[in-house]
Amino acid sequence: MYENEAVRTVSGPGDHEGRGGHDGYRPPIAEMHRIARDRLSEQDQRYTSARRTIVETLAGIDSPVTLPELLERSPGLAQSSAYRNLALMEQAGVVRRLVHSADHAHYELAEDLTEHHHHLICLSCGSIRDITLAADFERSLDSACGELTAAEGFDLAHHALDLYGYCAACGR
Amino acid sequence: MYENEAVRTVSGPGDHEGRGGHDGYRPPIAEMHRIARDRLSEQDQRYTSARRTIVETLAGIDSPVTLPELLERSPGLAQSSAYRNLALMEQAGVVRRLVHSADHAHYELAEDLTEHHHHLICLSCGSIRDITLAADFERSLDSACGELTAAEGFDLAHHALDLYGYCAACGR
DNA sequence: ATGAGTGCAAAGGCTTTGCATTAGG
DNA sequence: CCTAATGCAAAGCCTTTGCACTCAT
Repeated sequence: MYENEAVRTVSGPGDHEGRGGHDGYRPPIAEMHRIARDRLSEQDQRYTSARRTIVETLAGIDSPVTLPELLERSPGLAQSSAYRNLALMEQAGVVRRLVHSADHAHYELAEDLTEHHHHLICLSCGSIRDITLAADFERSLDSACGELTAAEGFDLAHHALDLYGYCAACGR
Repeated sequence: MYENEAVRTVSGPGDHEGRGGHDGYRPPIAEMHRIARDRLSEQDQRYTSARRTIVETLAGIDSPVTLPELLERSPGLAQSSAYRNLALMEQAGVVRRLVHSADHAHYELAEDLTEHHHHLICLSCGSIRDITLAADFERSLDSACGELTAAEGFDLAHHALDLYGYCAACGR
């Protein structure tokens, strides 16, 4: 259907944008497309061009984006298709939707297409940036959460650590 | 700013409701009202009966509530007044609003009227419950966040740790 | 050909706002 | 009395949905 496997092996550990944020590795884009296609096909969904466009756009940015931002960067993508496909891909485990305020939600690729991370959320402009914890601290966080929830009869799926404050651009 | 140090001993470990959740202490309700009034008056806002009702209701529950739930438990409170006063009290630092899904937001008393805590969020029914981390772990979490954000030029205000999974009622 | 996917426009649903009325100082 | 607060209803805004068209299989 589309054979870009061979093509973009280029984008290694370095960032697409260089705007900082991720310290870790992202799989090459071709790998992301492959995973996305697989997850969708598990749910008997096709990997259409609109869906590929969305994955492409999300992969090209290292921060979660709002729908208007997504549309801006995805020429030819209709709003309703974006919403529909984002919902569908969220259910398929390709996309994650973040809701932190009453206005626009933010969308990013699912963690296992990128890497487990947390978020810096600016109280002034609402922008969100990814951040990664030291692996050992992440481990102890994880086990602390596990113990705590087990004791409460809560079946823990995952955690999210959000850091609120003022981004460099907003000063303080 | 306000000297509740001495008071705090009153409402022992026992809860107002007994519905579990909080392990820590909550100031007595009168103290909460006093703090709420002070914070509002700092912003030249009155502590009206609608506002007192809201604080009263939030103090009587140990989990964040949605607006419909708040209205149910607050006889005579109009929807628009609730929204208006919640927004106003949020700005005054009396109330915190939690947005975790596209439907209803959740509201709770600000942390310094209760206690620093985190949230168990059910992926099935959307309910939210409070949970408290061990003090020493909380401290190391705090310092880890501080170091990380400082390095990023981010001015950290506070953190939120959300644990997603399935609550006891929803089984799994 | 046949069903999924798309795009436009309209509808939904939570939240906010306008405006007349009421309460508080 | 005069300003702030309230309540009802209408408007806003993000998101979802209906429906006809297109595209891929």
